[in-house]
Amino acid sequence: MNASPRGKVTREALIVAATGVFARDGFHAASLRDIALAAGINQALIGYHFRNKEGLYLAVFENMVEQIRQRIGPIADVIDAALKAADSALDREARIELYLPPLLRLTDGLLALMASYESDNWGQLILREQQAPTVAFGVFYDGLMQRVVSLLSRLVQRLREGDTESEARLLVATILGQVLVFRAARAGVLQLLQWQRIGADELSLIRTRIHRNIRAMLEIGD
Amino acid sequence: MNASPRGKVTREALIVAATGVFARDGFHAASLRDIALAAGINQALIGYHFRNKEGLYLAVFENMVEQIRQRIGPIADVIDAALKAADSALDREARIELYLPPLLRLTDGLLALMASYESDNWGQLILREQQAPTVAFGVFYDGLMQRVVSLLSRLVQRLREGDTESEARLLVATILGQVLVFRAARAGVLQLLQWQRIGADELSLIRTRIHRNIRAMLEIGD
DNA sequence: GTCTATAAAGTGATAGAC
DNA sequence: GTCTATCACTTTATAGAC
Repeated sequence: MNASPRGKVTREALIVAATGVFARDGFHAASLRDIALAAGINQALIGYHFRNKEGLYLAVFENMVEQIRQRIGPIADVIDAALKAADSALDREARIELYLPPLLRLTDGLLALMASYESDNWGQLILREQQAPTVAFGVFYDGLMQRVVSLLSRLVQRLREGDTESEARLLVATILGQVLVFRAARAGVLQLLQWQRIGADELSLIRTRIHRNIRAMLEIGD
Repeated sequence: MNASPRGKVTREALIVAATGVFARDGFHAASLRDIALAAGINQALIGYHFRNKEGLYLAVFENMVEQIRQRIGPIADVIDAALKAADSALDREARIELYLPPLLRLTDGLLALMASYESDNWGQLILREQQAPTVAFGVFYDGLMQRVVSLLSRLVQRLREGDTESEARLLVATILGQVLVFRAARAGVLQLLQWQRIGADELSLIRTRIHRNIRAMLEIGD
């Protein structure tokens, strides 16, 4: 790490630029020349600060995970609290009232994250890693996704008492799929729905649809 | 059809090898040397048969679309027939009996396609194009996906009379998401469910879950 | 910490012999 | 149709001056 502010500025500029270029081109096609140029930083400094291309790539993921954590952290903390205040004596209606809203809030957060134009880069980076995991996938999954799916699974289990943990987790996978599709198959979805982009209006339609789907999948009436 | 079978063999060997290498490395990172080596074909012949790297890439997509069409074609034809035998006078129960089985058959087919280890390469190629569409995306969407989503949308509309076409299409998107997640987020799903692979047993569990979800989303009881 | 300059290896494409 | 050989260019990484 570099304590001096000069090096820190350089590091951060490189990470920001690299996030965009790696997302756009993928690890291999991305060029360190491009990244250095986009950052306005001399190319040789990449070697100095990150050792090599892979070191820079990992730094991009660590930075991304940290930023996403800051976004969904508050929601996750609320859910943790709700889960800790657990009470198996609750009747079905009370459980729904307690656990469903935070579950929907979490999926809303993920959806907003996936659909937002702002986080385009992150989505691209993560999806590439899902397809062909490198060491960077561990940075993402262990540092972030593990907690999200754990929270979702526990919420689903509370909402569906009969389910085993693996049943609940399978249901979580399909719930996540409904959110994921708007990022992973974005080009196809836009074509299918005849949308130009996923803006606020479109996001609202999607959110409503997903809420209904989740309620239906959890066998909860309106 | 080719008078000289020699060139045809070369073409096909190159397409098979290129499918694997493009899927593994992506368009940019894939090397024509690698492809030629994997095919056991001289590198210069790529230029002769496909003009350049992009020509080979497009040939890979055309070949892929053709093969997938052959797989889902029969199911699609059955659905077309069912839709043509349309009758608005049918009551709800009869519509469910007529339209739900083919819908589930189609999603089952897509799921099997997405989960199969065999079609690993296709999934990778398509997902990459979804994220950063090139002209190859059109080959895939227009040649294949358009028909699938059209069939699904029409089935959903018949099963949910009140829906507008865009409502039905949005529902189709979320249905496809539940299938897609097992390919697009495969690494994460395996981790989440503590599976080593998606084999026949796992596929069966997924299929059951998705059937239940779809029935719930369509507001159809068991 | 930052720069210039360059080494070493890889890339896609193609000319020309057979 | 297929091959060898090679060109023109780009890539990452790094040595060495400041």
